[in-house]
Amino acid sequence: MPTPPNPLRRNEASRRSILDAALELCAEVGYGRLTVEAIAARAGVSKKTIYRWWPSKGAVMLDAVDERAKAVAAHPYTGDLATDLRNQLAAVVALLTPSDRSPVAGLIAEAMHDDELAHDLRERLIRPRIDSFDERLRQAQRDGQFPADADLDVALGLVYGPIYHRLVFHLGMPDAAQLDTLVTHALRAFVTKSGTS
Amino acid sequence: MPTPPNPLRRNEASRRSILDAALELCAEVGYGRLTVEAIAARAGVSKKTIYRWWPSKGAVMLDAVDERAKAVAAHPYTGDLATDLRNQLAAVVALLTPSDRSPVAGLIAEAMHDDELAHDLRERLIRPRIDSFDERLRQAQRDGQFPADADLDVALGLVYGPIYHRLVFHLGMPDAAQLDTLVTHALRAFVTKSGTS
Amino acid sequence: MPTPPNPLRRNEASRRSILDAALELCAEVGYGRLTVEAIAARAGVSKKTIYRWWPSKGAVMLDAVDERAKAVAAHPYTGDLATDLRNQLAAVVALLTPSDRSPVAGLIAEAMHDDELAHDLRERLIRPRIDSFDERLRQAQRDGQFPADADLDVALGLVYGPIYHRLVFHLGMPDAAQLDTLVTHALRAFVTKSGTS
Amino acid sequence: MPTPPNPLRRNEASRRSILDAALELCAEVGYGRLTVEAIAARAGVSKKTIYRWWPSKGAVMLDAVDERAKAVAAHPYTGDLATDLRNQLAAVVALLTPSDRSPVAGLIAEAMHDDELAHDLRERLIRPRIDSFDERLRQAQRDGQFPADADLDVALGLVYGPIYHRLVFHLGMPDAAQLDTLVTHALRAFVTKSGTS
DNA sequence: ACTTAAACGAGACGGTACGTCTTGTCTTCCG
DNA sequence: CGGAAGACAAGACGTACCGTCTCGTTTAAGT
Repeated sequence: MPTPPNPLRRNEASRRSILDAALELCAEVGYGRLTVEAIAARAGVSKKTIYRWWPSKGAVMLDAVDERAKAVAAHPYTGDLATDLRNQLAAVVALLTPSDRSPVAGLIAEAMHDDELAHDLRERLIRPRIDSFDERLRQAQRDGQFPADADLDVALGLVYGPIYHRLVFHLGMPDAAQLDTLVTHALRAFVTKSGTS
Repeated sequence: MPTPPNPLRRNEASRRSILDAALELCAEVGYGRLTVEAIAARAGVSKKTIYRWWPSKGAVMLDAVDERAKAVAAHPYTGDLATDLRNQLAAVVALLTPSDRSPVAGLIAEAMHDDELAHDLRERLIRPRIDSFDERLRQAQRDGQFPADADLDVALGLVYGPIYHRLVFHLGMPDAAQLDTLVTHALRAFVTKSGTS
Repeated sequence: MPTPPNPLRRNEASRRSILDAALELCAEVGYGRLTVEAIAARAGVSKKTIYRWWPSKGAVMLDAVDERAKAVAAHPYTGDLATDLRNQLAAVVALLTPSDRSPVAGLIAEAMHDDELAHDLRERLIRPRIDSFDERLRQAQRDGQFPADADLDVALGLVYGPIYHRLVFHLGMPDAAQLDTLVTHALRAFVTKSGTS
Repeated sequence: MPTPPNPLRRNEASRRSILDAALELCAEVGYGRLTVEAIAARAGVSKKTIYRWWPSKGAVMLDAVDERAKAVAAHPYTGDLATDLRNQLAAVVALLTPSDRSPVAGLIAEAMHDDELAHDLRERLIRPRIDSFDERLRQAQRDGQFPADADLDVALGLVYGPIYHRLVFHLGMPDAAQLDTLVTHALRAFVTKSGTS
């Protein structure tokens, strides 16, 4: 991503301790009070080293979060559309909980006035989840469980939108039952008069 | 809300020029680059005067935006539920456009790591719009156009959620046609097998 | 002194509580940390009332100190020049002790970059003491105990100068024995070869 | 003296421009109206850099004045005690002229309510002059020109005291003739009945 | 006693400077 | 020669006082 200097010479130990320090500090003081100075101090690294490889604290956090998120196992395929979507949604909700202290929530807030960060955040952290979502829905279309002519972007907004709505106004993340209700309603928005297809 | 000191002696001219300066500067440099220092300078006011009446730049902007938002006329009642909801939604979308430079988008981002601001933002700017939404839906329930047992919070999430989803990821605000699609789908989520009621 | 407004309507109670508050606060926090705000608050008086009657905190303190100083009894005439000078000097030393917290030391410091205050300080607080000194020396000249052609300004400098020298460099005020030595030496500076003239 | 951080990494160019700016500004507006803010601006330096190396504007001025004072050549030894003392005294008087605008006079005033500054001022600026004075007097004692049992502190007070007395009350610094009179009288205070020794 | 002009308390106001903080760049020294 | 250590310029932060300026409310002089 940023990495202008020769990535071959990069010191992996520094990179690790920076990402770890960033996550630790974010958990301790929250994304808003996090500073590059503090990350450097905690990581035992000079600020220069951070700025050499990342353009901002947001970029650091994005790398840190991305790495953790990748480590999480893929969602199983159960065959039931609502169940699978709910599982995907639950994973996103977990990323955003607790909404204060969550690095991802902090990144989202920062991305709102940082176009570049917004782009990176979308492409690296969000895109894979959107892709999973789209893929599962397309499978459902092939299986005749979902209207073939449905607009997947609209579906995405209906399923994930309420999560961000709640996040933005500190309304708390939904529990399992609420996720169920949410997915059920969202899918029903695509029901046709004559059945599910 | 904020106003700790004696509000009777407050200088209305100062208050006005502060709110105006805040909105002007936000439009010029964006919420993120806005500073209390600059607001004071532009308004011809001492910083102390700002801090006397507001705890942060967010609180200032909230007052400024709130005042403007109040000045906007109420939405007409057309009798058609989808049309009325779409009009309400369009008004909210207008508040968030353009998403950079929009004071409201800036407030939302800041509220994500400022509990007090989040509370004020919700209660003063968002609550009236939720109330309108709920009221219109209850009217629809009385008219038999909407299921009497529907959960209005879920409905709120389905209608407004997608807007915040788009806002958060810099996806651009929906145009009229997209709003139409959105409201149509959201309402259809509450259709029962045997009709609309 | 300052008093531009009608002195007849002046509120004596306010004046008293301002001067008292000034002395109290000076004793508590020292002249340097003393503020007009604090004096007004302590005295239960508005800042305007202070600025109506005095041009600066220095002027207030000068009034306060002057009033106290006037209340002190005059020095007795013993007939012995050295003894009388030492008594006068001891009174001045008392005014300057302790050198921090002493309002007079604070006034002296402030007077060093405030010409008007320096003038008032000299005329009201210092002049009477110089006059006593001069008067006593002239009496000694008439009595033949001091050379008739001696320059009294030089004598003043020799007697009082060392006090200010010590004050300025935080060297502590002299005790009785040191005062004695001081006066003895200073007077001896005017001894002629052939005796005391 | 002050210098808490690692002095090895200190930027000499910054140090120089700060001290120069301080002296310039003091000459222009006077010590009382001098601000750290203005020094930083004039020196093209951030305020942080000043506060990193000095605790107050007084400490900055002391360094600036000290450096200049060191550059002045030592006083010649003429063999005549009165002449040598008068020369030393004249150098001090020059430091304090003009009494407004003089950085040293400002430092003295500030030192009166700042113990730490008073200490540094005494040790760095005053002490060398006291040492010269004492040394010259001890030489005179060895030469039999000054009583062997005289108290040098008392002598110091008699010679230098009148200078501070005049400084404090805005009486103007003495000219050459007055310095002569002053030293003559001060030395005569140590004359014994039977001669100069 | 009645009026009326002032002095008063309270405290908001425009300013100025404070001393601290963080950012992102630049420099120095050590291994 | 790379990196930690950290100094640096820039500039906003939120606070403290300054001295000025309304506000109503006493309060005491001169009717």
